[in-house]
Amino acid sequence: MPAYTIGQLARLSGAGVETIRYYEREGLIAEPPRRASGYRQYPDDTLARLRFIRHAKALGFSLKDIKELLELRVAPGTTCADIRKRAEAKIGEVRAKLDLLRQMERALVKLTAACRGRGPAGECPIIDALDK
Amino acid sequence: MPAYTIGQLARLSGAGVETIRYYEREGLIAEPPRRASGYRQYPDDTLARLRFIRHAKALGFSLKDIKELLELRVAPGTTCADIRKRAEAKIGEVRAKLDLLRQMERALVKLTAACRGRGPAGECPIIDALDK
DNA sequence: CTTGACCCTGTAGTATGGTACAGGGATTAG
DNA sequence: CTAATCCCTGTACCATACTACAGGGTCAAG
Repeated sequence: MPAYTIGQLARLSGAGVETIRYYEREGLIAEPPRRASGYRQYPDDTLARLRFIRHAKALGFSLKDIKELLELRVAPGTTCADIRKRAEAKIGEVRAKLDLLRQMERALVKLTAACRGRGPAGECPIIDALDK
Repeated sequence: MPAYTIGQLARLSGAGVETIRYYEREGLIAEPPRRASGYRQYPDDTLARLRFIRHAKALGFSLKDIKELLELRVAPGTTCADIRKRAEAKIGEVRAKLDLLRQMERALVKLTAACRGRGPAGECPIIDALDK
């Protein structure tokens, strides 16, 4: 099980060193053990967590949202019903985003199809498919 | 064809009055015609545009991204190839987001399933399914 | 014809999510 | 053993996307 310095973790995850320390301050990643010198020593699963944060951010989740997602786990101290309730709420959010993205995809595909047809087609802003 | 004041548009779209003026300054919505008094008079399609902006923001697009999306249209003055290229790039972005969201959905569903099973299951952070 | 809700411009302040030093100690390649 | 490169804390600054006035004009109900 490899352990990383903050710099190695930064290179592997694509985040900056300062960003990783920022996430620690914000409670998104646990405070890692330190060497005698004070250097942080990260267990390798921190890498997966950093990648998860990057992905979730790209999907429009705030760091606060992401913290909530990361805290969703089946732990002995929490009631199962509570976790299920929160997970189901998150699934609802995710599915709403999926719906919107699928509408956007359809609109964009329609746009390229109109373009490929090379007809005049006039204006075709993609909002047509997303005005709800 | 109804026309709205900025306040009506704000109530209907869920955006604030100041936000709408901000979007105008940033070029996300066109400068509307004015009454003699200087009041903005919005055509009703501005409502669809504001809703599109809200949706796109929820999906992790920046205002800059959204401006690019809104400028994608089949217009006589632009080359078809150029529009297709930009639309296809946006489709790529959208599909990448769709993939990530589907992975996240699967992980969350798995989490609730483990929960429903009511077994001990130990820790089950959703990052397990998203470490890529 | 006034009073309260609305709108105008302009500027300044806020929250989020970083990013960049400064000043100083630790590590490692040669 | 020393120079380059890393890491530490702490503070300050930055971009994005709003949000909140201030100071003043407009509109519409009673």
